[in-house]
Amino acid sequence: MMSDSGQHWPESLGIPRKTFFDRPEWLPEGWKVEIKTRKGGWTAGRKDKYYIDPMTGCKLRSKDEVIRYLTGEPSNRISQAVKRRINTCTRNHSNHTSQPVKRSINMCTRNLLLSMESSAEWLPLGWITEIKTRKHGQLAGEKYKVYIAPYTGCRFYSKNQVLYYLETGNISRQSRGRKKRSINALSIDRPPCSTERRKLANTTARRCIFGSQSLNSNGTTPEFIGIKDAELGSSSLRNTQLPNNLDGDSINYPQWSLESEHRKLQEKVVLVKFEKMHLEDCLPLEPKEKKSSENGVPREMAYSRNHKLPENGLFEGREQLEGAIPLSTKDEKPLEHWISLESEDKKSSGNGLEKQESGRECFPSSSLRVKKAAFFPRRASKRLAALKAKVIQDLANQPSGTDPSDNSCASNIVEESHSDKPSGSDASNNTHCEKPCTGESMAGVENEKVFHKDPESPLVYPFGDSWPDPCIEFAFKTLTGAIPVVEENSSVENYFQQQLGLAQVQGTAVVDGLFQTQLPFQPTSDSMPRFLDDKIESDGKENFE
DNA sequence: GGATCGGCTC
DNA sequence: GAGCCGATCC
Repeated sequence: MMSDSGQHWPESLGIPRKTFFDRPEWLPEGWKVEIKTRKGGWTAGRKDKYYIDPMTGCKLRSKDEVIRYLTGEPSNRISQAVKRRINTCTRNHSNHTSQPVKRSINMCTRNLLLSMESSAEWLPLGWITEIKTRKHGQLAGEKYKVYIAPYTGCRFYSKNQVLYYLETGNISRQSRGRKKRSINALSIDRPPCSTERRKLANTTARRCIFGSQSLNSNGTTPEFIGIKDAELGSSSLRNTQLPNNLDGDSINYPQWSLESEHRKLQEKVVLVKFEKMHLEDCLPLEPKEKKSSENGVPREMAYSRNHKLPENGLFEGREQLEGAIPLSTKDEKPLEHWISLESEDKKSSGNGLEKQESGRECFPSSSLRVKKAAFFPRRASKRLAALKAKVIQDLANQPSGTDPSDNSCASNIVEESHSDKPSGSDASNNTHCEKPCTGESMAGVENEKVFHKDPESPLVYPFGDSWPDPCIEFAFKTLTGAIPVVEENSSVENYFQQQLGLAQVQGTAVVDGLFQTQLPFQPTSDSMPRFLDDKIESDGKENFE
């Protein structure tokens, strides 16, 4: 095909216009392609293609030569003749080219190389490459490539940065300085703020929920850069070049990003819910709550009470409400599994609580949270574990047979009967700190899911009857096995509806929409745990008294 | 140094 | 057949 632009080609070069053809895509603008037909010899009729630099008239015979010419790349492969030709052209090139033109040519060359490299075959599956165009500065117009890590959105601006990251798992100094804030890299620079922690939790949760990912043995999240096809379905994660975006930049999206659109929508619904749930996560304690600590109520209790939005277990339930994750009845991991994981956590981080600057004990630091949040049941049980540790400690410090009215023992822990060992009618008001509460005995409850308080009941719940939210109570007791996981939900639903009604009367914050869908656990009315019945009765009495 | 052709590789 | 490159001629 003849080039229309050929009419601007200088005839003074002595090359007939008709021999010029449209330049290929990879050829910098302004370059011409000449095709000559051989006239004689054994190869008469064959066509030779030449690439001509309009600046110098330099004629190069192949694409490789053009690139070498433009980049100045030395190569041992090329012959002396080619080197000589390129050098000659380069000299001419330099002699005839002003600095702005050279810059333009370099930019052109860079863009050429970028476009040639757009496939980025070296890039792991799932990564996104984005070719951006500088809009400002001396290099305006120059294209550059951004490599975006899957899940985290970490942005890298060179192949070396990506390779460094892939090899070491760390973000190079250069990347740190230039990358956009990405939720997974937060802990590198500084502890994440609360908002970022929420995002982090959301994201890691998403990964856990939708990616069926689990923790590595060392407690860290699986490396996202090594996404395998098998982990994300059968679709092949090839970087796919899509049409330019609004900015005129091109983006390589992995194919699965399109295929999982529906899943993303589903995620979004869940995330909105989860975001809402964590609005108060790790908020500073209110003064009155701090005061409660001074009054003998363990600080973490005050902290937990301060959490109006339930977290433990409830999120899992909400997730299930959304149908986003499998019911925990189908969960392959029993509660003991998570608790055992918690035990490992405590080994590495003391009692699981960390002093923050404010002095209040909160949950794991950012780096720890990053790891913990990656796995949902762990995150949910983290607080339980922390509570457990603290409560055990407090209880262990108490002598046997402490007066039930003694706040330092368990005033904040209102007795809750074990499901299979119902307590008396006054159970909700009495507290005991007998043998099960001693440090010696508590030290031996490694596998127990709940806290002892009642000599006859192995169960003591951190909130007693003063659960800040029925959801927490339900989740806690479900996780601890107090509520059997069964099929029907009517009883539990009724219970929650009653609780909800009570909470509204009492002005307790309630997460809306909680009962809009099916409950995660569905006990039959027959198997309704006794504590629920008792709870309904006692709470009903309390409420209407 | 540029033009042309031969021959190899894909 | 196209692309590339070495060799040779002018």
